[in-house]
Amino acid sequence: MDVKKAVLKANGFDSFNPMQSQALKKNWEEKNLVVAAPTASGKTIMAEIGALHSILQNKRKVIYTCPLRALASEHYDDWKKKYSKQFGIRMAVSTGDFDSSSKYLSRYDIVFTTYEKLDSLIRHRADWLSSVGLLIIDEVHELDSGRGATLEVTACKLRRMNPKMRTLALSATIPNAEELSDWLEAELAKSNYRPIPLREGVYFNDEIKYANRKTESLGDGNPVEAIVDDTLHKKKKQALIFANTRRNAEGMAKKLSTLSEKSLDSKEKLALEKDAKKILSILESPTEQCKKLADLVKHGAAFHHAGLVQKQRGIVEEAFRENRVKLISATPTLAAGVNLPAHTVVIPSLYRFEAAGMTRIPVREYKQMVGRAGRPKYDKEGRGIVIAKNDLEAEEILEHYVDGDMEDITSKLGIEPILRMHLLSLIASHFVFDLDSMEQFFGCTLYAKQYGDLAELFEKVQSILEELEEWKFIESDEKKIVATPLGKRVSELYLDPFTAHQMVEAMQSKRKFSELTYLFLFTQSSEFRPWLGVPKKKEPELWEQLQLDGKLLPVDVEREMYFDLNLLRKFQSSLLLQSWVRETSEQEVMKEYNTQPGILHSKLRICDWLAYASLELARLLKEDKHIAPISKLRKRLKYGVKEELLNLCEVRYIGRVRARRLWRAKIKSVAQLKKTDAKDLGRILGPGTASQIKQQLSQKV
DNA sequence: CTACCAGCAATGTAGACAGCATGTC
DNA sequence: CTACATTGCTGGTAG
Repeated sequence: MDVKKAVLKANGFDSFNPMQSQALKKNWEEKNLVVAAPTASGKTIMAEIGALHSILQNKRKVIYTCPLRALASEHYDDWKKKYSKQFGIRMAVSTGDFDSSSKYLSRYDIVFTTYEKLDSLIRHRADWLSSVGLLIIDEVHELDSGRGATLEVTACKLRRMNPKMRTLALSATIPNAEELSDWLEAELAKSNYRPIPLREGVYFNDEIKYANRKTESLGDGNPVEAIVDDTLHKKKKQALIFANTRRNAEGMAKKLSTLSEKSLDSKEKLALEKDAKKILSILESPTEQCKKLADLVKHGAAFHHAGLVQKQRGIVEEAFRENRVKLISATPTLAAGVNLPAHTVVIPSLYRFEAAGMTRIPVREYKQMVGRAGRPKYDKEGRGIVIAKNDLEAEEILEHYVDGDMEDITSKLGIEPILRMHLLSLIASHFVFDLDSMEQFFGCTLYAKQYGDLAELFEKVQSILEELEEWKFIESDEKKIVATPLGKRVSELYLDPFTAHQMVEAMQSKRKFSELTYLFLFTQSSEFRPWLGVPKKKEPELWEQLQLDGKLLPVDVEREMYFDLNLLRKFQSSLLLQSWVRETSEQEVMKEYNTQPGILHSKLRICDWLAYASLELARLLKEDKHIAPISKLRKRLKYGVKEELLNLCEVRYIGRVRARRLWRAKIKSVAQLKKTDAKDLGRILGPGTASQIKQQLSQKV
C-alpha cells in the first residue's frame, strides 16, 4: 500500500506541495527528521505520512505530542475521521482533560498527548511505551519556552528507553534548525513555502506598506477600524485582531462591533441570536463578561481570552468558522491554540507586559500570529498587518519583524525549579542512579549540545540533590542514588518537589487545620501560579485580615511577610477559594476578587489536582487525620458548596444552585429527596429536571 | 460655597501543562 | 529597559 497516496487522497490533494516534496526527498523512512516550515505550510501531512508508515508498514505504535490539550484533540478528531475506519487504525487521546485510561492505551496505534502527559505516562512506567516506533513532536520550538525543559527531558527519556524509535519533529522556521536536527540525529527539511501567500505589512498614515515596499491606501481614521472596514466590507472577509491584554481585547471588539454589524444578513443575525443565548446559559447566572460577549456576538463580533470558559470559547470559534462572527479580538490564546484562520490578521501593538515591564514580543510570536492569516479554500491570500506609530517605526518593524529571522532556540533545562522536578523524576524512574548515569543522561540533552560544558549544570544538580535528600525524597551514598517511596509518589503525582515538601511538613506538624489552612496550602504552591492580583486599594485591608487569620495559615506570617513578596496574593487566592466553597455566587466572586469565570475554573481545576495530591501524600504518610477533611474539601471545591449540601450534590443534575434551592425547601438529603413527591419537586426545580432526577433515583434503588 | 472640569499621577497588564475517575444548570 | 488606556485625585474656575 502506498502511504503517500493514501494521505494525499484523505486530504483531497492531487500532489504534494514544494515543502512536502522537499521533505519527502529526505530519507524519512529510515531516519529521524526535523521539518522546519511556516505555520500552515502543511507540516501535518508529513506527520500523517510518518504515522501511517510506522503503523501499516512497520507495525509500530506512534505517539503524537504537542503543547496544548486542544491541539491534541483537534488532531485526534481530524486523523480519526481521515484514517481510523479506512485503515483500522485505533487512536486515543491522553491528556489531563480527557484520558482513555492509561492501562488501555497499549491497545491503540496512535496516542495523542501533551508533553506533560507523555512525561507522566513515562513516570507511571507504562510499558507499552517501549514498543513505540515513531515519536512525533509538534511545535518543537517550544523547547525554548517555560515548558521547554519538560519536552527536552521527556524526549530524551523516551529515546533512551527506546533506541530503535524514530523521531519526527515539526518546527517553525528557526535559524538554528541545524542544531536541533543535530541533537535529534535527524535529517533536516527547511522551507519557507506557504500554500496561501501571506502578505505582511505595516500600517501607518492611512496606508499599508507591504514587505515588498508596495503600498495600499485605505480610508482614514482609526487604523484598526480602517483595516477591519476594508477587510469586512470591501473584501467581504473576516478579521482577527491580536490585543495585548484581555481588557483591550474586549474594548476592541466593542469598538469594532459597529463595523461587523453592517456585514450581517438576516439569516446570520438569527443564528447569532442563538449563539448569544447559548453564551448566556453556560454559567449558573450570566456574569458581566457573559453579557458583554453575548451582546457583541449578536453584532457579529467577539472577544476571546482565558477569562472565558472553555464552552464559550468553543461557541465563539464555531461561529467564526461558520462565518457568522466576522471578527474576533483575542489575546495570544488564539495565536498558539486551535486552528482558526482569518483573511486578515491585525496586530495593534507588538508590546506586551512581562515581568521585566513592557517588552516587545519575540519575532517567533509575531510570525505565529501573522501565520493565522489566510483561510484555506476560502482565501487566495492572507494579510498580516502591524500598526505603527510613525514612519520610522514602520520601517523598523518591516526590518525586524517582517523581514527578520526568528530567534534561535535555546535549551531551558538550566532553570532551577523545573530542573528540580525533573531530576527527581529521573531518579524515581531509574534513568539516573549514580553519577555516571547522570552524566550519560544529561550528555544527551540539547543543553549539553548547546553549552558543551555540563559543569555549571551539575553544580545546580548537586545542590538540588542535597535538597531532595533533606526532604527525604531520595537517598544516596557514594555509589548510588535512589528515590524513596515518598519521592516516587511525588514524581508520579507530577508535583514540584518543593510543593510536596511543604505539604508533607504542614501535614506532619502538630498544628490545627481549618478550611483556610488547607486552601492556603494549595494556593501557596508554584503550581497555582500566577496568583490573583491584589489591587493597591485593597492591600491595607488584606494585610489586616492576614494578621487576624495568620494563625490559621501553615506558614509563619510574621516571617514570610518580609521574605515572600507574593504572600498577599497567595492569601487572597485562598480567600477566593474560601468564598467559592461558602457559596458566594459566581457573579459576586468575580466582582470581589476582580477575576473572570475562565480563570476561576482553571484555578479550581488546579486546586482539585493539588488536593488529590495532598490526599495521596497523607495516605502514604499515614497522616489519617487529614484524609476525611481533604476529601470533603475536594468535593466542596468541585461543587462550590458548604458541607451541608454535599449529600444532595451526589445526585446527578444537582449542583450548587439546585442543591441550595432544595435545602431551602427543607429537602436536605438524598433520602428526603426520594420521599418528595415528583410534583412538589417540579415546583422547586422545574418539571423537566425533577423527572430526570426522579428517574435516576428510582434506578439507583 | 459648590459644581464641574482640565490636567496629571497612579494603576494594572497573556497563556496553560500536570492526577484520577466519570457526569452540570 | 521600549506602552498605554482607564481611573482617581488635585486644584482651579465659573457661577
